[in-house]
Amino acid sequence: MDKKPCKSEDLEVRKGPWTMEEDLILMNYIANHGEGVWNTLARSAGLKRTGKSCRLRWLNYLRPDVKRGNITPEEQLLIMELHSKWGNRWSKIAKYLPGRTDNEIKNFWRTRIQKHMKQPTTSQSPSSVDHQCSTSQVSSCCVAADHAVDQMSYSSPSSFTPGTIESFDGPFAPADSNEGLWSMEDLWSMHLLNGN
DNA sequence: AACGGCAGCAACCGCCTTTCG
DNA sequence: ACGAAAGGCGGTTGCTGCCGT
Repeated sequence: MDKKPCKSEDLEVRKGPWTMEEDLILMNYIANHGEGVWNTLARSAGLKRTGKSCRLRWLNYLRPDVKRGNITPEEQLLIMELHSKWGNRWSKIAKYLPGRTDNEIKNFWRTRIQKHMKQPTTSQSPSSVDHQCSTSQVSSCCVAADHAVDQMSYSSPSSFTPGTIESFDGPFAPADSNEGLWSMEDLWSMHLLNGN
């Protein structure tokens, strides 16, 4: 790897929200060179970001296969089922939801499901809801989801078909649509125009 | 129309694990 | 076998937009 000493200006590290320009630089660099050592990548690309920050941005937002918004009821059910099995192993859970990131699932769990669990309709204490409540809430659906999960454990995650699970009319409304954002398609087309 | 509170999301932080010299 | 560096992961925080008053 590149072991050049850092110049003083390289020590300056940007934090906070990513700009469109930074996104384009990162996408362009990865498109040309692939994902390498993230710290080296960040330096080589000329980004004043840490390798971790670049990796996170790429995995959670810039990757072309990232699906955004609209977590479907099937996905919600699967998340609940997998969480009841594994707890907060978000990255593990994310492997069974193609296009979803651990961060997105984690946020979804905290904002939608955990919030719902805290409502007084459940007699269980908040401290114990994490695993037990989720299991009991979806227990009627768990068998179907269980089969889906078990099947996926032996085949590729992408082989999962939502139809495996019965229709779900639980209390969780679908997430908001992602309209109004400058989409990844826009970014990618800009990237293609710029870089290739 | 203005203000305050709330919800959702993006990003950072710190710890743990893995890899490499 | 050991130490350092990098990667991976889960937890937490801060910002932004939306909704109700």
